[in-house]
Amino acid sequence: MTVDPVSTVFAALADPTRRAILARLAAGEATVNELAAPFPVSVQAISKHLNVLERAGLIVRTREAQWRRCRLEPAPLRTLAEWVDQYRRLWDDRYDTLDEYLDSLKGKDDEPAQ
Amino acid sequence: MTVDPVSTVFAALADPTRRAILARLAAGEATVNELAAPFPVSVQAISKHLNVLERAGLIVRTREAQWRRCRLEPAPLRTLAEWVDQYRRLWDDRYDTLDEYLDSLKGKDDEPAQ
DNA sequence: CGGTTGATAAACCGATGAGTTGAATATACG
DNA sequence: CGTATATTCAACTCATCGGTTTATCAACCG
Repeated sequence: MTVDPVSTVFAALADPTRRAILARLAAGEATVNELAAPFPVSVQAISKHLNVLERAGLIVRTREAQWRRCRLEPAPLRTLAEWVDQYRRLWDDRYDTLDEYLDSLKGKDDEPAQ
Repeated sequence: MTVDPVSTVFAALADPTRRAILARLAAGEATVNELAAPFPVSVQAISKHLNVLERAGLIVRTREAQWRRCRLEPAPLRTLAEWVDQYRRLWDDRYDTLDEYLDSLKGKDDEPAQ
């Protein structure tokens, strides 16, 4: 029942196997078998990971004969970068004026949950 | 058994209540009761969330009489920003040369998991 | 001292997550 | 057609998660 997109993306990235899959896809498209090869788990497990990544919008899959080619979709990562940037002032002295702080928060707030 | 720090931080951020807590702490320190007030769940549940955030290194807690003051610790968020930045070239035309691409990947790779 | 307040611990519950094995589906190939 | 290959579906297991309730610990206050 966790439907909010930000949570879905964070959850998808909370698994090292899935992050490694993304790292692989950053170098170019690949099929399920190709993606599964480096890992010590079954192809089915990788298929499930791909479902998670797809539901998070982080990849798209296209049919091609009996293969499913996977491509990385960077949009959610950009959204994430913006989310993290809300907090940039807290460690980065580039944000040292109130104006910049307020700009950085514009419309990027989290609701009080649920 | 998920011990790698990146996974721990992503998992901690995958919950909207915890992100809202961080958003609140970005505005300044707070006690557990103060943090719990806006939420429709028990103080104990919030206490658990704070444990998760603390284990992820996203907050630190200090004793102060019978209160536990919580403070946001932005270091893991900076790490996260760097992680996401690996992929910036994929959506951001600022990265349009091979040199910049290679720079952006320097030493930030994910291992093939486990 | 006893009571109140702030916070955590412990035990439990239902749901979800990551993995397995085994079967099914779909497409190409001889 | 029949078989091999690529992928997914289904059912199951085990662990973890987010929440609850009840109980405990710690510090202040009258």
